[in-house]
Amino acid sequence: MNERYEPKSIETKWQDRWEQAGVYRANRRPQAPKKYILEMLPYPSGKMHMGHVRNYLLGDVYARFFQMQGFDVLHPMGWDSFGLPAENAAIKDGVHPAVRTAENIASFVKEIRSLGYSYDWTREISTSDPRYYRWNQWFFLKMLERGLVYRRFSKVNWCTGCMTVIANEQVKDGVCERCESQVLDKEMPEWAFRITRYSDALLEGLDTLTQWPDRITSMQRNWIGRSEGAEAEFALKGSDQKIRIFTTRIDTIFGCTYVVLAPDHKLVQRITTPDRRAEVQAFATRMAAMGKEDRTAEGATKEGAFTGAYAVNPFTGQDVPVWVANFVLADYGTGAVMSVPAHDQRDFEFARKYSLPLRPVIQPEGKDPLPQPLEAAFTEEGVLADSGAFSGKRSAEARREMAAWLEKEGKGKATITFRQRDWGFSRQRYWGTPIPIVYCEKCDPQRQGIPVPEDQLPVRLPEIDTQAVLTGKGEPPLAKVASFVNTTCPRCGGPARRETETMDTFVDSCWYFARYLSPDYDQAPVDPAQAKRWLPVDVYVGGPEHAVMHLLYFRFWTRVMKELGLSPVDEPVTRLVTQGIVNGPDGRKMSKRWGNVVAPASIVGRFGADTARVYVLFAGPPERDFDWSDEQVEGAHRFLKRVWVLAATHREVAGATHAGPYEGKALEIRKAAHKAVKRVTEAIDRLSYNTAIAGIMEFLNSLYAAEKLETPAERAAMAEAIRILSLILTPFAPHITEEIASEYGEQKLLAEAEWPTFDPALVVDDMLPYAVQVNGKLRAELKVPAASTEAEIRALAEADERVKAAMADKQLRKVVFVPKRLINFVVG
RNA sequence: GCACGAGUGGCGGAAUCGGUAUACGCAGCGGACUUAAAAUCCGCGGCCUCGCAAGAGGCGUCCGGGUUCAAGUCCCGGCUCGUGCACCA
Repeated sequence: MNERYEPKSIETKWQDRWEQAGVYRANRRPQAPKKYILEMLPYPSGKMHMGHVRNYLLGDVYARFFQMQGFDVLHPMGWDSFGLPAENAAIKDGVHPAVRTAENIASFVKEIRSLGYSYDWTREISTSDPRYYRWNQWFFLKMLERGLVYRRFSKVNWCTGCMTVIANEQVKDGVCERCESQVLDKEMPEWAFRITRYSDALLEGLDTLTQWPDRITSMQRNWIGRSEGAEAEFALKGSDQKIRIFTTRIDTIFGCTYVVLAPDHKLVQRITTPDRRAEVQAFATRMAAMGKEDRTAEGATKEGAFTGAYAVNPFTGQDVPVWVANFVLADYGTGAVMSVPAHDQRDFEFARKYSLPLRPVIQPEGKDPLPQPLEAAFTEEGVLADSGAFSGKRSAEARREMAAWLEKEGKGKATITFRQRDWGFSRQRYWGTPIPIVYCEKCDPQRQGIPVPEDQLPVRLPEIDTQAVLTGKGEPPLAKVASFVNTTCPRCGGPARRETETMDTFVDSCWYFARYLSPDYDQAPVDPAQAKRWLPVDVYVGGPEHAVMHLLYFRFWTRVMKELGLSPVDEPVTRLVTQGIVNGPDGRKMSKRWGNVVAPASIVGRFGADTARVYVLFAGPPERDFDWSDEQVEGAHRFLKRVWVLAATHREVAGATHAGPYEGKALEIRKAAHKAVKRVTEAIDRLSYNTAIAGIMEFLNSLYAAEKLETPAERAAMAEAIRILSLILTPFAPHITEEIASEYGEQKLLAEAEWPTFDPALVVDDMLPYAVQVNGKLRAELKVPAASTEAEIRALAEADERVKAAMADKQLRKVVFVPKRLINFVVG
């Protein structure tokens, strides 16, 4: 056996052997229980970065661990290959996105393989493959039938960088989540998924996701934004129109002194009186020009205009003026609010600015009444005052009764409002799934869209003259491709035009986890029998940045799949692991801009894949960010060298056996090995890979301490220890351990070997350390035989000089004895 | 503002159920090997005070309280950092 550890000469060899033997294919143990381990599929940019490496490692260790524990493991990989970067690159250099994507996948695969991940490559999928995206179109048609897809003409988020509409979830602080360009409001038709039909279900489902990080479930809860309240109608004076308002504080309605509409509310034009028209018009135009972000930013001054109209409070019958104001949003609730300046801070500020009246109707319970005049709104709950028949009731009770009253009078009702909006998924780009719709002027003059029949799927992306079509300007690229656009109407057979928009690529990632189960199945997106076998995903690993995008969308989709008989479960993933970021050595995000990028290939080239793996996993717990450290990489490499040298040094013990008994040094070696098995198994189980590796390091250190082996028992113990070391290190550093095992005469691949079990008798010590405390302070340490009784330990402890000194001239009040841990004398 | 997460040596981190705080690694220091260096191996290692030393005592997990024989861990209040949502009625 070579004295030196040379990863280069061994790693590719074992990668090839694993692949040839097909050891990572699923369905190899159909009788065994299953584990489905998945990492978020990557967008195939040309180069892999450390974030990818870490992401896939977190899943890989688990997959390998379960594989060795005898589970039937599914661990697939594929490509989220539609999307803007390839299209933008094409606009720049004229290379067709399909060509670019194929190149990128090829180089990404090479890198991914060099790290020795345990993927079942027979299930590889690519979302830009027509065999994949035809099922996006199939889902579209099924969802259209169910009313889950619809076409709407509305205000959309237009990203000025991506030149396309994007979803609410993709807008962050008024800019595009992907390219950070400004996002503008634009009125245009679009296709949308009625995800809001599932808002309640998605919210309730969060309670069942006990193995998801709180951070993610809480973000989703926030995003869905369920809010219980009531709607109430204010009749417009001198008109049969009504203003419907939404409020969570109907108990304050007797304090309503005016009503406010969003500047773009439909009623504004109709109700504004002629004398107010010019001002209201100017205000609305100015607000429309400002853009949503500036107009609604907190801290923006509240401003508005009086419409000249008056509305009637359904409870008091009083007239109140109707205003428009910047802080009311057209697309939340009903786009109209009742203003209660005494009990809402925004209304308070607005009323002060425009000298509108205040009317306090809630008094704090059991405290002094509110001061007159108010200096700020009193927004807490309390007891109703000056509220007709409801006076004297508490807020919560009043809300119930007032909502019931509204319903009885036909003037409103209790309702629930969600912050979440439907998911607009039309994109004005080329490199995505074509929407399977045609427009026929004869059959469909309203341009509602006629679905392409299922048997005509897929609607393929056409071949194009890349430079002529992908210009990054104007209308959707597909509109320029006459051979694509011009088609026949599926209803009348006459001339028709195809929809030229494509689907958001988040559609692709909504159900890919199901496609892996039967990637070639052609009757449906997934073979229901396979879905039953493999779903849900047991462990899903990815970045937390998808909390309210992908991770919300695919939960929605899974519910739809269940209704379509394709999924046995409501929730796609049992356990979610969100990995932290790998920053550069300077603590900043790795970026070309800072010149702090560490390329995975350079680490694999210098130290080997096993070092890269051990370093990344040892650097910290999975969820936490860490800064890259070259010194720590060398530490990881040093550890593997020590493993290698130990194995090489003791090569002659290979195959050594001993019938027993084991004692002295031989027994110590065996105990260290079995304790390591216990510790590492438990650590991997709870995903604490860094402490698992620490456990292996300690075990290795103890084997170094054993030095020269003299007896047959010692040699046999070392042979066992080195085999155990190889097995428990395999999920982390699979190449070096295969090489060591083969040098030691192992016939099978370790990748298929059984995970070791420990002998319970070997993990207990005969001597136990005890802490001796006096009043909770450590005064002495004892090593006592494990079988010692409390009385024996107490006697030993009391005999200790330091303990005696600490207890001198004090009264013993109590003795606390914790088996295997400590004895505490309480004195006073 | 609301929600969630985090704060432990010089650094990354460990402490699984309230039971000896700082495992393991990095950097550092000392020793062995070497003509020398690197590499490797062995050892030391929170802070303060006293002591030549062995050792002894005190303090110590962001801060302030509390519960407990015992708190990094539980409770209350606060600070700082990070993330998400945000004039959401």
